[in-house]
Amino acid sequence: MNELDITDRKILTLLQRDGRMSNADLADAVNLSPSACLRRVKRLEDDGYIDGYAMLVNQAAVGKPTNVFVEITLRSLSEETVDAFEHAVINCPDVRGCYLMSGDADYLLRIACAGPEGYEHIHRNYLSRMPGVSRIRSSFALRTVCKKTGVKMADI
Amino acid sequence: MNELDITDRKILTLLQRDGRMSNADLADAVNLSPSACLRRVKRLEDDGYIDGYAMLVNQAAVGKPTNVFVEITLRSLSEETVDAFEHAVINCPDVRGCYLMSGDADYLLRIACAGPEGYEHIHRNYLSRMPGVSRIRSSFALRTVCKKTGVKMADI
DNA sequence: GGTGAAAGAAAGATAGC
DNA sequence: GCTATCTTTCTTTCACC
Repeated sequence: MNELDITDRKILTLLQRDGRMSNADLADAVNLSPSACLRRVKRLEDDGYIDGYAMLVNQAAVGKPTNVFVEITLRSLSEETVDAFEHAVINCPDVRGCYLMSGDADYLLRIACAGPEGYEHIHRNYLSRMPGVSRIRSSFALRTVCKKTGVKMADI
Repeated sequence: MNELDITDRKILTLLQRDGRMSNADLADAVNLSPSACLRRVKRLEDDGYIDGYAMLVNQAAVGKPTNVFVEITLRSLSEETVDAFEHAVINCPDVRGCYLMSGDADYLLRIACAGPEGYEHIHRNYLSRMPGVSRIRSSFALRTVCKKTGVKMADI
């Protein structure tokens, strides 16, 4: 992977903002011909800069307005404990992100749910049943101040 | 906003997975004519179910492989302190998410950066300069176990 | 909700710098 | 090596049933 030039970074910035903009408009915005622009996008895709394209659904509109951050500590960090736990996490439908952490807890999860009742359901049916868990600490988000799917490109 | 039927939920699920799939293919997948399918998508957009469409950039590929979760406590939660702080957060380019929290700390931020050195830069130039901050506690993610942009629809 | 026609966009081939 | 233009093909979008 070689460096991204300013045009590449502009393309990434614009498509992060609107993943459905037409190639013609994109080409216009970065001062390229449509074919040259499309070739750059394909190259960025092929070189692994792009994980995909997604519709962003409004969590609240589809009944999951509440975000809960859950710190989880395992009984051990042996390979099998970790594998079993992570497998369970990945298959939990309402886990929107999971990170192996430094610090007190081993994992941090973000869960989207239908209020405290919705969280109780997830806690009872998923979290408390996950293998190897020794401690669960939940913190509710009272409000989302900001949420960005895009990564800021340098110098843009 | 009335209920979403099974077809609406299928549409949302498919477009969350691939925000650029053609309307023709989408219509085919949900057994509708292209025009009927497009009408549904437009209705979902107009009714606020959809926040937008985005290209998902690979954080690591563009030089920001590291996620840091930052708990921030303010000196007070007066309206002006909160407003000034949140304004600063929203304008910090590497903050990928910020939530007002219950629990010990007032805010939880996720930051994407170029390793510990990158985080030090953000800490020095942004976080430590944010107004009203009394305490900052940073936890580094060692690995991303999973990350989902999509919301799970019921019964699909 | 479906059909069909017109407008528009994408993808590939070709030619020029 | 790169890019622009042209043409075919597919898709979107609209009016109408």
